[in-house]
Amino acid sequence: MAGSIWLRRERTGRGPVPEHSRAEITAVAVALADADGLAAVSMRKVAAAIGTGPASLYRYVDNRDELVELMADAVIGEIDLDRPPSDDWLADLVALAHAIRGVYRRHRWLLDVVPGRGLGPNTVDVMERALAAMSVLDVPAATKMETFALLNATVVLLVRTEAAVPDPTGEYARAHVEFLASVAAAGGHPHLAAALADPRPAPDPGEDLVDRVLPRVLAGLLDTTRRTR
Amino acid sequence: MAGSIWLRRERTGRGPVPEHSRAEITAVAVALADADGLAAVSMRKVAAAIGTGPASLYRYVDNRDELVELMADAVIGEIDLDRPPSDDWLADLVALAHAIRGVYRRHRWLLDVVPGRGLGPNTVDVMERALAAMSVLDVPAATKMETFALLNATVVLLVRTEAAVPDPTGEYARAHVEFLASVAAAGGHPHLAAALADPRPAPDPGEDLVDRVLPRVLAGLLDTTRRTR
DNA sequence: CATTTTCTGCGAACGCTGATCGCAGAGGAG
DNA sequence: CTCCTCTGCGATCAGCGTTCGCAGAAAATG
Repeated sequence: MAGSIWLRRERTGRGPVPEHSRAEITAVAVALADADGLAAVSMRKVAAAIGTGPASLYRYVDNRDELVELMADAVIGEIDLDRPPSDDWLADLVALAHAIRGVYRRHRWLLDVVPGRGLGPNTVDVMERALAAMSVLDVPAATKMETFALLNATVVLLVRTEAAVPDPTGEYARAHVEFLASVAAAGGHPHLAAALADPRPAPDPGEDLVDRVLPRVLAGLLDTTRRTR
Repeated sequence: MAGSIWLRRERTGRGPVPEHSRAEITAVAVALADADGLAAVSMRKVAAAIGTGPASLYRYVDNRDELVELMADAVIGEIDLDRPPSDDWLADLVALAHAIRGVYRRHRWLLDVVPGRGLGPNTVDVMERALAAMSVLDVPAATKMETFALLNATVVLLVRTEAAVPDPTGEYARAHVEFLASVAAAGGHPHLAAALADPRPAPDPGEDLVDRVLPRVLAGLLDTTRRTR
C-alpha cells in the first residue's frame, strides 16, 4: 500500500496461496501492449486474459501505474549483461545504449511510458553496469547518475525520431505534408518553401545514429570535469 | 472531418454564428492544463468551463487529440520571433532552444503531449526561423528538418531531467532512494553502493545545460556534412 | 420574400475506463 | 483448533471520449 511496489513483498505468507503472480500478470500485460499498444493494457483486459474478474488484479498491484512499472522493468530485463565490460568506458556506454534501443524497438509502447518513474531491479542492474563502465571517471557520482539518465533520454529521443518518419504514405503524414505545402504556397515562409523544394534526401543516418550522437551528448555533460583516474 | 485541423476552416459561412471559437476553447483548455495537468483537460471539463454541454465541443474539434494539438501550438505561439536572426547560426539555434524551453517551463503539461504530432501554424513559424538560421549551411533540407526535430527533442530531454529531481522530499523520491538504498545494502551492486556513498554534489548545471549540450547534439547530426556556404 | 441547405447547441445515451467495497471462504500462525 | 489474514470476485461508482438525433438559427439560393 505505502511505498513503491519494489519494496513490497509479493507474498506475506499468510492466507491462501495466490493463483497468479506478478510475473504472470506482467507477461500477459506486455504481450497485450506488444500487440495493441499501451492503451490496450486495461486492468479489465489483463484480468480477462489471465482468466479472473476485473477486480482481482488489485490484489497484486495497487493501480495501473504500478502495473506499467512492472512491465517497463520486465522488458529492461531482456538486456544481456553477461558480457564483461571492456576498458573503454565510452564504448561500453554506447553498447549499452544499443541494447536499450533494442528493447524500445521490440516494445514500442515503452515510448509511451512516462520516464523518470520506474526504477525496478532490472533497471538498477543496468544502472550498475553503466556505473561500472564509468568507474574510471573521476567525477561526482551524481554526475554519473545524470549521465545515465541522459543516456536513456537520448536513446528515447533517437528511437522516437526514427519512429516518426516510418510511413510517408500514412494518413497523418499525408495531412502533415499537405499542411506544410499550403503554408509554403501562401507565402511568408521563404526558407520553408525553399526547403520543401530541395529534392536532396538526408544522408541515411542508418544504424549509427546512436554512435554519432550519443558520444557528443555525453561529452556535453562530462567535458567540464572529465578526467581519467 | 478529414485531414488535419489546420486545413479545416473554423467557419464555413453557413449556418448560425458559433457562440465560441477555437481560440477561446484553446485558452480555457490551456488554463485548465496549467492548473491541474493535461489529464485534467477532459472534454467535459472544458465544455463546462466555457458554459456549454459536454457534446458542444465537437462542433469545433473532431476529438480530444485535436484539442491538445491546438493547445500545443497555442503555447508555442508565445515564442517571440520579432528579433531578427544574427549571423551566427548556432547561437540563433541555441537562443531558439532557450525560448522553447521557456514554453515548456511555463506549461509543464507540454511534456506529456506526444511529440511528432502537431505542427500548427505557430510551430511552422518557429520552424521557419530555424531554417532561416541554418540557411548558411550547405546541407540537404531534410537534414535541417531533422536538426530542428533533434533540437526540440533535446529541449524536451533537458526539461525532463531538470523536472525529474525537483523535490527530494516528495513521496515518490523518498520511495525511490529507499529502494536504491535497499538494493545497495543487499550487496551485489558495488558501484551503486559506492555511488550512493559519494557525498559530492553534481556541479550545478544551472541555466546553461542547453548551451553546453545542444551544440554537441547538433554537431552529432551535422558534422559529416557541415559546410558554410 | 420564400425556400432550401447547412450549420449550431445540447440532452441523452453507449461503451469503456480505473478503482472501491464488501463478502465468502481458504489456509498459514499461534 | 482457533484466529486472523489474505484471496477471488461480483457489484458498483464516478468519470471518460464519443455518437446520435433533434430543434432551431442563419446564410445561400431562386
